[in-house]
Amino acid sequence: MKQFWLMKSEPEAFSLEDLKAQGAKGEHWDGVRNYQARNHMQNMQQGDLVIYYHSSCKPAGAVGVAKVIKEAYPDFTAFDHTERYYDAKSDPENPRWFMVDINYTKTLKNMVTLKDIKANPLLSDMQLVTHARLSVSQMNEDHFNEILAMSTL
DNA sequence: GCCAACGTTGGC
DNA sequence: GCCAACGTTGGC
Repeated sequence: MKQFWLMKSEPEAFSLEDLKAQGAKGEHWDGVRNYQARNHMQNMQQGDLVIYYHSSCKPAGAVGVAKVIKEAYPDFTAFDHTERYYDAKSDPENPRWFMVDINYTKTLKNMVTLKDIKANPLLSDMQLVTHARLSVSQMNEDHFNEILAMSTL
């Protein structure tokens, strides 16, 4: 069964345009160091759709759609002490952190801001709203379709 | 840049 | 296993 997700990125670090520039090969989503977010990535399946969300910018909001093209595998940046997200507790024999690959699918016609999302009662139970700090969150198909509908208003 | 929310760590 | 201290996220 297809699942739907929302992934946050700071556009100054890696924007939807940056993902688009990667083309079909997409990008690996390294650096997630939160267990709940990791668990979501481990539950992702190839072909799942992702709302791409720009955070820590004005305004923050959903800007596009991406697709899961490779299921969870160890986040090798955790093993490299020169990396920002190095974690001495993640052992290559028993990795603690995982990542998936996603690629660009589309840009929303209009950004759907966090304000818009919070103002829509149909989206009030989205994990983005109930669990604001989580960088990888779940949503259902109705949430996904509602955001796409809002983006063309 | 501030600060509220909240996840993680470590001492006990 | 509790909880205080600390660090991080992310909206504004």
